[in-house]
Amino acid sequence: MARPPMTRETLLPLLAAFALEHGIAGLSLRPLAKAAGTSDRMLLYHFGSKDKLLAELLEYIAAGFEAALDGVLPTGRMASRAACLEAVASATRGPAFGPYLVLWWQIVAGAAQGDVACKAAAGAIMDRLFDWLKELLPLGDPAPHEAARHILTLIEGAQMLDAIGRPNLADPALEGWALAALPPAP
Amino acid sequence: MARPPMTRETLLPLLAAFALEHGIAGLSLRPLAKAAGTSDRMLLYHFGSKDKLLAELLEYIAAGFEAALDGVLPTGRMASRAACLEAVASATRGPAFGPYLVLWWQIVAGAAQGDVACKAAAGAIMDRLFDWLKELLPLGDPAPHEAARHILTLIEGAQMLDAIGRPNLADPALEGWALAALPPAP
DNA sequence: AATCAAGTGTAGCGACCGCTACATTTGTAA
DNA sequence: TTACAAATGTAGCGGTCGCTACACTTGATT
Repeated sequence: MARPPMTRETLLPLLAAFALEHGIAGLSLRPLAKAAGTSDRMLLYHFGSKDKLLAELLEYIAAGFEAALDGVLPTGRMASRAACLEAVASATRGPAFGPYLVLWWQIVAGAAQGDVACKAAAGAIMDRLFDWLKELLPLGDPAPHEAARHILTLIEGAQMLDAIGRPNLADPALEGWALAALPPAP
Repeated sequence: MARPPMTRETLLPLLAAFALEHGIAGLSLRPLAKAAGTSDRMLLYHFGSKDKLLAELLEYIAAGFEAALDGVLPTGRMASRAACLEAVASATRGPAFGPYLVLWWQIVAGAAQGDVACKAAAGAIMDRLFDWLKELLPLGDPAPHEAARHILTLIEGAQMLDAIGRPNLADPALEGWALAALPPAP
């Protein structure tokens, strides 16, 4: 079995898989390297330092997160704001998304602590989801920007309440009636 | 300077102060002990193990969090759902609450990873905030339970978007119009 | 006064951490 | 074939980690 070339690019998917399974909070080089079929020595050789590795890994994971959203979100316009909320909520709260969410809250925690790489990754993901929401809203929506913000806020609040084991505190808000009122025109 | 008696109870406030400043993610015993004017040796003596210490500390911090909410939230009934949302949002998003929030997202991350102590602490805090919301809603509210869930979800979503540096993605949802619609009677 | 348990300081164990020095292999260019 | 730079393995450095063995003090009880 000839070993394939080892570069940052071929390494990153393996590292991301490990991070997805074990989180990035207490990540250490030796187990990470073993999971990628190499050594801590080589990880540092290719990435320079643990910090730089973590920054690249986070960027890669953010892209993967966005791709996962891509795969799970519907396409085309929804019939109403409520349908849009329902579609995105059921997609991002489904079990297929679970592995990403443990990592997601670690990234949020890092961002809250001021870590710039975490802030960038989380911001990029939210920006992407926000754009998506706007494209899912009905074409005739009088205030898609505001509606998308509203839906995004609800979904993320619900995600957090899911994460701490209180989904029952969030569910009703995602049942559609919450979106009956139109926001004022911008 | 005679040293005061050292017990779990006298230690916990000092430990909580340190945790509030430095987070609980990478918390290690020696710096924590030094901040409390003692040694790692004594922390383990009083709490048994780092895990047990962390569990007790988390419980204490959750109580402190609830007390902080107590001090910052208004009392009495609000005039409307919108006023209730506005009051709680401005209270919990204000600068006085900042130090708690870094810790909060670390607790959420721990809960998402399955840590039972984090889940218990986060759940208790959210339950408390939920009860508070119900008591702030106007007496005549036709569905206080559902309205409180809705407000709670919005506020927590906004908190997260604040934490990752995207408050602009959340703000409009908290401006009042979102609550114009009444939920159906339960 | 003798005894004994609770409390505390000192010192260090073994494990793991990020990282590096050094030697060696490997692939390519002259 | 030689020369040289990139890639990789081995070994280990200095440091921190949670935790513990051991000795000692202290204060209350008998």
